[in-house]
Amino acid sequence: MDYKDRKAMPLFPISIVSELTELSARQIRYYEEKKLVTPLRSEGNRRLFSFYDVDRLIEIKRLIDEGVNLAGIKQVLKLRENQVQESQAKSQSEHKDYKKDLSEKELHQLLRRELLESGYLNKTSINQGDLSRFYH
DNA sequence: CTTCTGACA
DNA sequence: TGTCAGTA
Repeated sequence: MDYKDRKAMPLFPISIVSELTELSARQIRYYEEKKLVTPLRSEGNRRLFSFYDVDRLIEIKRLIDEGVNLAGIKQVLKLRENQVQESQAKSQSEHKDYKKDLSEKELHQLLRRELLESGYLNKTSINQGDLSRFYH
């Protein structure tokens, strides 16, 4: 029948997504190539983006504007997914506190650790802006 | 007419 | 990244 998640339903072509995200089609295709987003394809091989994809791209757009490079964005996106998983697991099992939710402090610590692991603080420095807000 | 991939600057 | 080519 209909899709598992309405937000994962393949709906819009790249032109619409481009307007919604204020990203050029070129950029969107490039980010897909870098696996930051994975839109489905129509029978004619046309990309079909879901609300979920659009949200991700808007998030990417925001980070790009802040001067974060792709390596850094991948880290942030990875965290965002962890948050989604956390909230899903949370609503599914309202049991004990096995799947505890992350506090803001824990979230920042996790992000800082991931960023450091990816070696983002090397000489190249993935960000030109303020990622400092993430590791208060 | 819109999108796609590959390629060049 | 923008843009152009040649398709589907």
